[in-house]
Amino acid sequence: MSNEQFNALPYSDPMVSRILDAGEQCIHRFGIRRTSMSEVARVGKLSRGSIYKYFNDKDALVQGIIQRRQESFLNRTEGRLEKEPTLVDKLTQSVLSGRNDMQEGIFAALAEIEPETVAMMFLDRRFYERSLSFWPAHVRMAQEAGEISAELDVGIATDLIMRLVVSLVMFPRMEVRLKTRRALGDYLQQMITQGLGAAP
Amino acid sequence: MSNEQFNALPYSDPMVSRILDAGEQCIHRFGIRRTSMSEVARVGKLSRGSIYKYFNDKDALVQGIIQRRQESFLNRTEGRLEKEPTLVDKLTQSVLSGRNDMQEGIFAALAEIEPETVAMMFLDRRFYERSLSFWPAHVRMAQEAGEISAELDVGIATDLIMRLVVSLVMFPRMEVRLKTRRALGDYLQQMITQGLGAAP
DNA sequence: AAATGAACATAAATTGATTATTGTTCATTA
DNA sequence: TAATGAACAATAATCAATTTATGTTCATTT
Repeated sequence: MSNEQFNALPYSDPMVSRILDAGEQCIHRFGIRRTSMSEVARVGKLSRGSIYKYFNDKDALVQGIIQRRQESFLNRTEGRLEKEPTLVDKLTQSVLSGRNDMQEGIFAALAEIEPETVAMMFLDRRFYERSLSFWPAHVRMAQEAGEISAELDVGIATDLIMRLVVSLVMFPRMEVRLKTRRALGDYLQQMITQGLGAAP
Repeated sequence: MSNEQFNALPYSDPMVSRILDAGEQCIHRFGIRRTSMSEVARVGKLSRGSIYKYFNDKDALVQGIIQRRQESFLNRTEGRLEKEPTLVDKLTQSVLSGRNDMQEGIFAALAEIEPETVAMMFLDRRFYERSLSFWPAHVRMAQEAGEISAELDVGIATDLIMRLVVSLVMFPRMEVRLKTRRALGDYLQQMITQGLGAAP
């Protein structure tokens, strides 16, 4: 009842972590539909009542698990991006990381058990809204480094980047194979710096 | 049993058209799950046996209906593109047409009744494979007109175009609103001719 | 204070018997 | 000769009865 909606989940609270851990483990093994709150409580060795103290309903718990996975992904990716010198390198690395995360862990498991659920998730705006704040900082860095146009609106640039990254993660192959880091990097280099326009 | 797989459906055959018409009408009204082959036969005023002569199973019929819709879309769009002078104009028009088709007719109806089915369809490679042959010709025209780089591989250019068009149809709003023809056109102008690179 | 677990009404999933649909065949029809 | 419709076994959808899960409350425990 007395329950704030978490904008960012309080992972510091060990109770929250235990619930999310248990929930993720259950979903990983049985899928969302066949996971009950009682099962989550049993696995997490806590009471069903406690879960409802921290998450308003089952859907909030599921969203929380997905949100934590996404934030974990963004943090891990952010870490890896520090090594990457250019925006294009960052994008390349992000696409590879994204593909990797989709092929293992909870998303891969869900895709096997409940593909429609994963499909719906991919088309859910909230899924992308959580990632949108990730790129503007990198866009500005690239602008300051002279890598991309300094005139271009950051929002517009972020938009293209999100579209490309999402598309390249969702569809590793559209018309051409962009499987290797090299092929992906060359592709992104072209599209980010020149689009389909001529070289200078 | 003796049944060739249609690569392109023989729409000239009036029996095929009648089956597809009836099937589309049923799916439009009741969704895929609640449409039976008997109902299609009743609506099309033909026998159930005939349907199975032309379509191996229910899934083949459904695929046929979707395929015809897509081909109809591509043909209508192809017609409209003749008026458009540049590749960017063509893309803009295609995105608008795509959004329009998704908001009315069978796809909109299905999205209401069976959203997971539509979501699954959007993630199905076959759905895009049917559209991939559409763009190379336009890419070459743009190259000959000097609008985009003549050096660039047609497949690579087609890939970006497909990714952008698909993304812009699926997500009318990612980080920025690209609702009006003007906004969409400016966006595509930038991304196609320069990417995020500086103006020359 | 925070977590617990029992109790509760409501909503959803499960079960098993029943009915409808699918996919196939083939003799009949137009 | 192409379309038909009846017949068929095998699947899959449906329905009502039952079981399980959800979401809430609250007195008790730690």
